[in-house]
Amino acid sequence: MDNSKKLPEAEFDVMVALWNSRSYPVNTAYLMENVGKAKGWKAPTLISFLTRLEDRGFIHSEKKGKERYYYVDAVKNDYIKSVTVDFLDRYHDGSFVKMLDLLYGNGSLPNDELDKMLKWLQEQY
Amino acid sequence: MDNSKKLPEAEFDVMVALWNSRSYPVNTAYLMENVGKAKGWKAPTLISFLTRLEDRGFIHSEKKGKERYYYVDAVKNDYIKSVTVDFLDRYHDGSFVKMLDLLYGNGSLPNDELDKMLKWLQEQY
DNA sequence: AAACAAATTAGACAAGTGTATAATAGAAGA
DNA sequence: TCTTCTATTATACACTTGTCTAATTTGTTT
Repeated sequence: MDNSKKLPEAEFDVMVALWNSRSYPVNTAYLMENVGKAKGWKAPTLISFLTRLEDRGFIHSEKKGKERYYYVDAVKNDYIKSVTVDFLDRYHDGSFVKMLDLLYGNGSLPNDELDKMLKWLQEQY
Repeated sequence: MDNSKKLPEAEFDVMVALWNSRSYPVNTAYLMENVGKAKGWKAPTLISFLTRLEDRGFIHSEKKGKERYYYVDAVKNDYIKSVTVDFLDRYHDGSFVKMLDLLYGNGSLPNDELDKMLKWLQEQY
């Protein structure tokens, strides 16, 4: 499973819908409801993305009658983490603090986020 | 200037080289030295990216004799910031703490980063 | 002014991504 | 079982991105 490559946006959106499902497997109808509709996709468009996700090894599927059911193989947190590490490296020299400072450096971080962060930090020690 | 769209990786690499230059304008030779060479690009490859960056409004250029010189229009921090906000929204519900936790939630944050972050936070109050 | 060299421009092409139409296969009713 | 739906599959196509070869321009040497 080449879980290491970054997914195209549309495929990622499908993965999110899959990850968000509480029960497996899910069928195309479910995914049309939960992501395709909002995106304005026709069914074959969705299915294209699913096929590609299967080729990449992120999911697998199984046909039951005339419908196809999908199972998730990639772990959400693993994927997000890997994408995040890459992002941090590429855009912020791998430094969280640099990112923080660029984004909120001028005291513009909302107080509640600030508090949460402090709390989080204290828990780390 | 549609500074709002995310650049393709290669074009971003060229922008970085441009942003890192201390004096303007810079010519193609300079950029070959500072980014193209390491990437293994032929000169026309680099120039392609420059042309596209100009089309996007990130830079502009001017021909002097047989050479072309480039000027930066997009502001680095603005761009990085915008890309970062988008990233945070898309992958972490816009929450810094969520990102922090996913990345380093199990006490895996290096102590020096931890210190820096704490220091940063204290400065914010 | 011809020829040479250096740099740019024009144009092309493959791979990847977003998206759909037309064809086909399976289920269900008449 | 024949027709009719409905879902899937097979294809296709336009755009974007990465990359280059061939053609052209312009400055420099004879």
